[in-house]
Amino acid sequence: MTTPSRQARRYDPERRSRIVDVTLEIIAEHGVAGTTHRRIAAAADVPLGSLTYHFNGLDDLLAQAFRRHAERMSRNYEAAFEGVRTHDQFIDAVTDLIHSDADADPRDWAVAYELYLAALRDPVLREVTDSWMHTSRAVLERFIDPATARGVDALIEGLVMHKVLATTRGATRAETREIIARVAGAGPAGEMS
Amino acid sequence: MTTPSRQARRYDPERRSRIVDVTLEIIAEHGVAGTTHRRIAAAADVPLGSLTYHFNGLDDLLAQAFRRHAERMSRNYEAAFEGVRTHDQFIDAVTDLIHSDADADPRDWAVAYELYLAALRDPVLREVTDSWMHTSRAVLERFIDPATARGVDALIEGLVMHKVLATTRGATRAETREIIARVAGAGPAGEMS
Amino acid sequence: MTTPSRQARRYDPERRSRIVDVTLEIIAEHGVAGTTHRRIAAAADVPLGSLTYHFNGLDDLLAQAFRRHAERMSRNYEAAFEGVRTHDQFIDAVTDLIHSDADADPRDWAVAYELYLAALRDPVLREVTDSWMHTSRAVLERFIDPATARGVDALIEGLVMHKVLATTRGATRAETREIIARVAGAGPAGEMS
Amino acid sequence: MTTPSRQARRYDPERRSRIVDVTLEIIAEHGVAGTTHRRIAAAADVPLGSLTYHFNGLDDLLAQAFRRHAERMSRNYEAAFEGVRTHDQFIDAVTDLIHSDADADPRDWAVAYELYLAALRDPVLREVTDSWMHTSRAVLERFIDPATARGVDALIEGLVMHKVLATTRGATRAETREIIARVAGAGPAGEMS
DNA sequence: AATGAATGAGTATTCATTCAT
DNA sequence: TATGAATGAATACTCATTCAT
Repeated sequence: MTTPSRQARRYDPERRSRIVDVTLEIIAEHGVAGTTHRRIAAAADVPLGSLTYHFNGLDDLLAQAFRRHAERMSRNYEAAFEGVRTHDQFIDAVTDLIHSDADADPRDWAVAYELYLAALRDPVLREVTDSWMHTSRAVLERFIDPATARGVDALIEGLVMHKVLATTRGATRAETREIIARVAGAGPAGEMS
Repeated sequence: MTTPSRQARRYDPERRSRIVDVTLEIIAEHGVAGTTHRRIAAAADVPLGSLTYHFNGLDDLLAQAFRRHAERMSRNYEAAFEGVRTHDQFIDAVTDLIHSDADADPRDWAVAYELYLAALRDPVLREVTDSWMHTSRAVLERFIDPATARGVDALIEGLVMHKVLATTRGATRAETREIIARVAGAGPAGEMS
Repeated sequence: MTTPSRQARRYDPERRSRIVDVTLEIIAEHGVAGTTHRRIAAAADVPLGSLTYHFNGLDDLLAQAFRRHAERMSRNYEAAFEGVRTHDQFIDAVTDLIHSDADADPRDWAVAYELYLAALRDPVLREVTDSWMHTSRAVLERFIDPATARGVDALIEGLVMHKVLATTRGATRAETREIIARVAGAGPAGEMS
Repeated sequence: MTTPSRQARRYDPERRSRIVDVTLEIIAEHGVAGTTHRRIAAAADVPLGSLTYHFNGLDDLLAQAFRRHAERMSRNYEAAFEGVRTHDQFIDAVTDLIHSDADADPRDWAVAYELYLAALRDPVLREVTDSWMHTSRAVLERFIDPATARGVDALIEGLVMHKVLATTRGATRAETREIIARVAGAGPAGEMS
């Protein structure tokens, strides 16, 4: 006696959250500029009015989506360095970060660049990027000194950006590792905390 | 005693070129997403119809603007390394590139990031970024080996991006120089060609 | 004591349908080429955005309008032959169809010709004309054989077109009847089903 | 020493006439609604300003094109009945007119329908259609009485229109001939002038 | 609480025509 | 005489947001 695809949604406690996720997908596919209420509503299979009901306009929705994205990126970053003990392992972890071929990866980085650019003009998003940069820096500083961390962080950023943009074959894993190793330096003699 | 803003316009041979320049300014200020015919026309003090008369739509205009921007960036890049003879001078030149405080600089880099992002979704712009990356790489390879050049290029990209985005004080010139020096290596013993 | 033209509009369940009707009026008056969103919106006393909200662009709206028109024409056609029993009555019915002086009539035919022309270049509209022609043919075939029906159909088309276009006095009713009678033939001896 | 494709056109006495012909081609291909200065200029390989130099705006150009078209149609009509002596030959000639499969034919009729429709709203074009109808009527009246001529004329119009529009197989030549013969009647007993 | 119809400001683009050269 | 750069009004269409239901 139920009409599933119409009635069932009436109680949909995850809707808000799902909309945020769908928004990230739309940003990845169409960019911020191509992210519209209509597209999100269609992709989330949600009525148009639902978006302005749950969110304070598109900017709010974008901000929440970017915030969630930054949190995920941070968790990934943390995870990438989990279990790292030696300086060599650290170099490997950084190299993996760049050469990971997880499928979702280029999409994720594309969203990150969308965020960077949007943050240039929106102070609210600036908080998100600040927080994200703080996190990544903090993670790196568990292994290297702050100044070096800044360099490694920038290097990661630049290498990934070139990788995402590259039409031609990029650097090999070994080449990437060598460059990272140079910036990261010889590392402390013994074990790392 | 001329009538500048109305009559004189009828003969305006530089208009096409001026429109391209104005477009770059608009991109810098409002981003690609905020770059509209109307805004460009207003900023260039030109009627709306003039834009589609001279250009094949907004995409064409954007592409031409980005192309011009990339050419300018390339010339700047070249100029930055003019007269560089020693490895130390090379490191200094790279450091200058990042720490230059020319006023137009942050705007120029913002435009570059807009270009990168737009290129992710537009093959035409991809040619522009490809060509720009090829140039910068070639310049660096006059001083360091290709693999290292790739690293230095990425490092520049990442450092500048962080500098443009940073809300807090960034690295000092000395810190930046140190990082670059590590990636660039010790350099050849003697003079460079 | 209601505020008709501003507040009451917010609830307007017939709007979609009214827009289609208004579109037909605009086509009749200005032709397809002169049928613009603005004119339709003004005539229907509806905001511009309402048109693209309810219809998938102007083409969609035109197609729906033409479809409705064809359905009406079909019903008229059917009605014109209702109660026809003898071959003579049939001839009379056809003659009436052409010489009817209902006020809306020339407008209706003008719309039909607009449809024909538009169908020459648009396959979607082609379906509408196909269906309309099928209907009119089927009605005629209730009284005459298929080949003759084709002739009578064409004759009606041509006579009406000339009538609509004529600046000078056209044929008299009697003349028209005579011509139709010739094409339709003597007809069966007895009553018709 | 000549620069053919640029300089040679400087003296181009046929240009005016060529523009009119090209306009007819554009009408055939894109309809009156799609006939623009720009398209005509491009197709005629003529500068844009040349059109408003030679013609009093687009309406004037369209009118001249339609006038030329009507004249050609008239000449064709005349030619189709040249040498017709007997009533049977007359019927054949009419049938040929409809079933001719000259390649340019559907285009020509499409232009004719464009003209009809445009004439509904433009008195200037009305003169052109009037004159054309007068001519065709006059030609037919050389063989049949005026009332019959009106019928045959309308029948031709209707049959051709259906043929041009038809997506399905139309009538065979024999069927068409039979219908025409009925309208045209038995014809006079002896030879025709 | 939730929706979808409604709106008006804004978008890119086309185009007949004008006019300085 | 002939042109092509220039213009501004008009076009279709998109979209964030509002609001009656």
